[in-house]
Amino acid sequence: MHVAADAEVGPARAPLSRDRVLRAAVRIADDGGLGALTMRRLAEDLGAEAMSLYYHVANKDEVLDGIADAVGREINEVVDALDVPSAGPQWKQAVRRRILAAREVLLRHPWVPAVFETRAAMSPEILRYHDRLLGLMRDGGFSYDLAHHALHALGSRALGFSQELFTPAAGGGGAGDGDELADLAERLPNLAGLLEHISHDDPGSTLGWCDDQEEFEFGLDLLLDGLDRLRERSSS
Amino acid sequence: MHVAADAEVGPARAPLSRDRVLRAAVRIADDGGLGALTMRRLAEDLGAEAMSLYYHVANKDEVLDGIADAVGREINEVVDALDVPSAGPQWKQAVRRRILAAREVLLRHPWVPAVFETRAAMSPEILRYHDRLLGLMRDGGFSYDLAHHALHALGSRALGFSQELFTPAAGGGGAGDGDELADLAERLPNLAGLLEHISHDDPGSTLGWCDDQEEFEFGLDLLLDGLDRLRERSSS
DNA sequence: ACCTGAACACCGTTCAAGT
DNA sequence: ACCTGAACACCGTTCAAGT
Repeated sequence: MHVAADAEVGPARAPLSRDRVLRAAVRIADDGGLGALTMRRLAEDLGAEAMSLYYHVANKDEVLDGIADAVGREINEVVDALDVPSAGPQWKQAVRRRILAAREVLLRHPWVPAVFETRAAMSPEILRYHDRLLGLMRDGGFSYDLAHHALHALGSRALGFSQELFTPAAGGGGAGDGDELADLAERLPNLAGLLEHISHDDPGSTLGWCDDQEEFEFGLDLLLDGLDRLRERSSS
Repeated sequence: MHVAADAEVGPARAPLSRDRVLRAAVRIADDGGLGALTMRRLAEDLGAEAMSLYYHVANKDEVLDGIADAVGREINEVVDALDVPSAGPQWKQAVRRRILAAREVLLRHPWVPAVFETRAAMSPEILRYHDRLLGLMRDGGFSYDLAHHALHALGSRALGFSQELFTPAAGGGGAGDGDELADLAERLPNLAGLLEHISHDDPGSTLGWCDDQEEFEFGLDLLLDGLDRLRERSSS
């Protein structure tokens, strides 16, 4: 069928390198999720044996650190090109735009939150990202204390994501009808009321149930507005 | 040395059950973290073979679902005993107390956030927790729309945790002195300034760097205060 | 310097077999 | 009904050996 020539002619294969390994790792995670990222699969994609990887990276942990940093670099490239005025009251728009731009990068790499949650603190690129964010707040007149609190309050939202912990659609059980729905309304009266209200209000939204982007921005603005109020109060 | 009698006399061993399996799983995670929780280790702790577990649970995924639900039950037992007035403006204190009580349970099970982030939405107990939280907001006069937004805005904070994504102490490199510190101050001027300010202000805090409980409450109150303002505005 | 084969110590899980 | 032994298909990783 196909001519399997690649393995036998030409310059055999581009030599491995730490950079090529990490680039392949990002691609695998993008395509198949974090579960697809194994040392053996990684080597296969590079046309090498799993053991060859260990010449370029110490272990899998270093691969995960590496791809976290790689996405951090991608984020910084995007947000550093933004150049929004940040003096005084403009800090809020500057921070908002920066965070939403970072979020757009994350949406291309849905596996990133899981990796960031365990090792983002170690990444030089993520540290750089937070440093610049802190700079915008300082431009806006934040004291170090308030800026420090602000970073903690934002948490992962500063990087553009929030765990979608609450997805009620999954809780109903799916298949259950009739009796089961009545039982649910009794056990979870408030959630049932919410569900009824939402599906009545906007039947089309039942599928996704919640507009994630809208909810993300609601929570972000709630925090930014609250921080802005504290900033004004402290600088008066 | 020791008399190894347990295996040979008495009622041999308590029979396995789904409940005993889950209880042992929680204990293992509490003691050794989520990484220590393997089917083989779980069986060993119960004095059985790994394969015996599959008679009581379908697979490891069900074990993880089960321990998430078990902690959810533990949380509900604590918060249901609270009984704080929640009518009108009192909703905020009621929600606040409830969330901080949930947090106390989580502090006893540090592995829980990692499990919740992947499967809390499926847990009947966690659903029940959110239903009651939603009920408090309804008592306070929240519309379903605002309450819905509020749950998303709180995210995992509703359950008492926030990812500690930003731990600058890890980023410095630890060992580096002199030149490396100067280099860091140049690359991360704002974080360096923050670090200097904090360690000057309160030298004792350098060890833990941030008071997690204090930061958690700051972020929580920022959200609750903002939500309360929206509630007042909408109900006027 | 760069890559590999064979091997080790782990996983979760299946399945036929025991009591 | 409840439990188990042997075995399978995976992991990450080491180490001596190849070019």
